[in-house]
Amino acid sequence: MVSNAVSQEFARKVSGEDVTVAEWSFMRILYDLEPTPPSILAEKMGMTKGAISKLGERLVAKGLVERTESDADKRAHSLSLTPIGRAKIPVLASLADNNDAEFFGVLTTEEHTTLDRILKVLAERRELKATPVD
Amino acid sequence: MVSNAVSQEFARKVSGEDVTVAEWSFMRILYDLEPTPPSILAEKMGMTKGAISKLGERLVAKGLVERTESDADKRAHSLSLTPIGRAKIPVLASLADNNDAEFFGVLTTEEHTTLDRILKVLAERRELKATPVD
DNA sequence: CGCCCTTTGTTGACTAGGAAACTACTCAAG
DNA sequence: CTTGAGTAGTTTCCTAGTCAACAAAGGGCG
Repeated sequence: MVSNAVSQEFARKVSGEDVTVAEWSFMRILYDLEPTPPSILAEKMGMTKGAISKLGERLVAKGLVERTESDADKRAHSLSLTPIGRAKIPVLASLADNNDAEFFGVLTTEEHTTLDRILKVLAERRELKATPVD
Repeated sequence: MVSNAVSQEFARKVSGEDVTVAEWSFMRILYDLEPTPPSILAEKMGMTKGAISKLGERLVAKGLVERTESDADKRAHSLSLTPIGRAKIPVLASLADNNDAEFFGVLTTEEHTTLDRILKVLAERRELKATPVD
């Protein structure tokens, strides 16, 4: 319930910037790891390569991401943010931060810290890796 | 990440019973609140009435849910579990319990309790109501 | 009563993602 | 070299949602 609510509220907020949560997640990964091939994105986002293929295409169409063919391997390419895409990162990041702040603001500092710690422990012990998409 | 992982793992488990997470959620609500009109289901599940209409139809087709037309209001009807549907509840519930136990088993009892408490506080203070569907 | 506004549920067009078949390419072994 | 196994992405078909238009029924009010 909590996770869905946070995510839905965030989706509502970013839709004002004409971006979906999956698109944000995609761009956020590129921001740290640019340029990167679709296969890595798929792994990091816990999505299939088919989905990434389409998602990437949508972002290229929006002019937020660009595609560079690989010289060494003619099957492959890599993806990076365009200047426009890159410029959107801080805006979207602040929406994400506000969303979290608003959502978890009803907790005391101590509760907030504890929640954070336990979830991190869980993720670590279960070796979770995928960035959420919805 | 944690929420997605729990949910995906549960989806995998219930798919062995030919049931989706949304269907389980639907049936679980009916189990407590039977018979009930689609509108209430939609609200409780945080889904649109359109989605509930289709989801209900699938469950009726599977013979897990049955539909009773209302006498008083000829637009309305209500939904309940069939005996077969009802019989599936304990099976699915134990899958859900096992899933949780397995997932949160890496936590100490104290961590588990604390996590539970904080999430409940969050849900309560934010007045969340929708049962998660994915 | 008759009219209009609201409410219940259904439907159709659309979207996003998964699964698996497919294309094009790479690379190592013979 | 050639060939065959494996790999990178794409595409097609399918499922399960949303959204908005809709039909049918209810209900208040003149």
